[in-house]
Amino acid sequence: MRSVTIDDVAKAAGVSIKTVSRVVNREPNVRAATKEKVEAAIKELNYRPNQSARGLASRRSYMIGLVYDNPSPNYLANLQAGMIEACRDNHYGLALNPVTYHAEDMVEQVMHWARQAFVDGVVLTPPLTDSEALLEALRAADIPFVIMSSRGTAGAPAVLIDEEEAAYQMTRHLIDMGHSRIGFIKGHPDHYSSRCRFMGFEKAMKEGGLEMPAGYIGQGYFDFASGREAASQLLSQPTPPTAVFASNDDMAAAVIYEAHSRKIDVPGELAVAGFDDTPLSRQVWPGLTTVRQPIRAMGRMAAEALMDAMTAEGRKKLEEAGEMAIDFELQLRGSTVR
Amino acid sequence: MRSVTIDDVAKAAGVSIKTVSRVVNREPNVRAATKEKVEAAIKELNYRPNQSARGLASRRSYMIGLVYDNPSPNYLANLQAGMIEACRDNHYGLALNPVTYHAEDMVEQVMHWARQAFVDGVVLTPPLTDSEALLEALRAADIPFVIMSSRGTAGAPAVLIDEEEAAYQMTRHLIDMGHSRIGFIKGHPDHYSSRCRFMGFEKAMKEGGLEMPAGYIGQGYFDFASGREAASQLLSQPTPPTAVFASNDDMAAAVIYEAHSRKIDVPGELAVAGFDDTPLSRQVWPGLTTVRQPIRAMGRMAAEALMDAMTAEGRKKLEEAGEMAIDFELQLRGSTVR
DNA sequence: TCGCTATTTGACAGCGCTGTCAACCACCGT
DNA sequence: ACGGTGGTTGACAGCGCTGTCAAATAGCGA
Repeated sequence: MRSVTIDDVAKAAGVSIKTVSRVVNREPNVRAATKEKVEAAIKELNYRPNQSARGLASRRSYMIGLVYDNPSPNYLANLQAGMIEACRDNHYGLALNPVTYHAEDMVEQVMHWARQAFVDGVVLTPPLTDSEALLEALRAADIPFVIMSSRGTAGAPAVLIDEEEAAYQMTRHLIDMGHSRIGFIKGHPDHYSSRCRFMGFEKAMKEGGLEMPAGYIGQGYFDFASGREAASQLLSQPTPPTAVFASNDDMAAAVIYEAHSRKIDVPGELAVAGFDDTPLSRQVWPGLTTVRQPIRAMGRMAAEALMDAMTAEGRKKLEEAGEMAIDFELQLRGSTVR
Repeated sequence: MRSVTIDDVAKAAGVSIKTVSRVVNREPNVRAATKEKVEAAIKELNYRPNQSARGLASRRSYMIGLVYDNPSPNYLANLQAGMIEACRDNHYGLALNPVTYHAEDMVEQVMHWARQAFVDGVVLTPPLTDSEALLEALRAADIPFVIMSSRGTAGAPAVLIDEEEAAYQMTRHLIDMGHSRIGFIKGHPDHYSSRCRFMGFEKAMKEGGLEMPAGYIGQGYFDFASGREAASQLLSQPTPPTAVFASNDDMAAAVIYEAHSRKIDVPGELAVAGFDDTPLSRQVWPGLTTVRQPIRAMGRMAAEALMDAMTAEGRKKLEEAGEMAIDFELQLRGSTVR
């Protein structure tokens, strides 16, 4: 019942434990044939290195951390899934740290956790990505990090999609569908994303020579309830918009909800567009036109970037890395297209 | 720049490292005076035990694990949140292990992960809770576990709500609303929950002397797509039901979706009920009548039960513990009540 | 063929901590 | 005063792995 150790693998492969260690850690200077032998033995025995032992010997924890503040369950689940995929490939573990962005001692909390969990790197989600104090503390503690955000903070490697461009394209889509009275529901002001998405909207509207009356611009907070309020405001205008672009799917679903309850036909009388392509966008009727963000792939990329940064050159590369952009995709569904 | 070790503390306190270890781990049989000296030194030097070293030497990780197979993001997020709350209180970490229930080597995978991550205990979510092989392997490996499930497996401590009773009450609610042609959409057959929910439905229907024609019973898999198919089947009956009780919210939302697309008024012509009280149930129109499960509290309870089991008596208590039931609550919304 | 360098491999000493076990001590009853 | 008893302390051997450095081997030109 004893678990498989590096010695077992070494014996099985007919090499020294050090060579096994090299293969596991992807160190250079291992002959291809040797590497294959070792990998076969690892697979055969289903060997998994003991993290505690690795951590002790190498003074690393082989853990990366994910710090977040109350994201949508869907975002969290996908991000985690992507990160775990990457972690598995690299024999790393994932440590979670939910925090409160607005807490007085948020930075302290995170740093304390990072020290105790000994994480080798950290992924930050919005809006934590916008806390300059936190980024500074991580830099000071020499803990590599990647932010999941459009924030163009210098020196902060970021995995992102071009949110402004996506919002621009979505707005273009609405304009192309013949709409000229287009409303917009902004996202949470703590999130830089909200600004990006609004800027993309603005750009397309200006380019199309369309007006953006104040009554057509609602303030939301990325949740359903605030979306309903904003939608209610927009739809109560003397001349209501014929299309509403909400900064995320929850709020867009809220627009549809409001429309239903007012017997307004979607998309006949009101087209609705969202952002994120959450499952919800497929579960409301009609299906929601939205922007697909490959969150899972982004999580994977962020985790990989961190783990690559464990070597000296990798570390340098991460520091120099700017934005790592992934493609988004417009998903056109029944809420804008009959 | 070297960090403070147990040796430093021992030297400062004028005792052996073993005594420091005793104090840190709250072991008995340390004289009060000695303990104070050591504690003073710990504070003075700001000593924090190295988790890797502790883990390696003690073959414990101060981590509990969560094993799951593709649950709904909402379930996962809430369960995690509850478990993390409990972990924080006890200076434990949470390790995640997504697996594939149907994978040939699922049990092996979990066991290797458990050994590698050294988790001190494991929480299992459905349908993994129903794998007798997995439970047996965990018992054999002497790893304490708690299942999140109605499964009445002897010897498996479970955190749960009385799902059969909940389904019974929900069906009663539909009957009380005057419905007699009530359809049901079953959940994924891999999940024991599905059976419980159906049994509750059946009980209420029999008690009310109502018929359950085969055409009114659809098979779903807990996801939206399968819910649509089942809904489509039910609504295509020559005499369709006037109410549908779906085994979870995603499928209930699918029923509403189908109703909308067929211009069937909800709840006027068709009442719909779900199960779980996910955010989705509040985000479709009309709001979904459903059963609220306090997942977060359940996660917290499961994690606490595991960490309590780290002591000898606690372990015994866990082994003897049967079901730990938490109250559910019917949430009546617009999909059944005008 | 030999000698040289570059690549590949292995022996071994810890990393910081806990478990084991033996030594030590104080205090009891006789 | 003595041995017995149980609480208290410390010496030491690993836990499974990586870093260091030396040894072995391969590759190549002359």
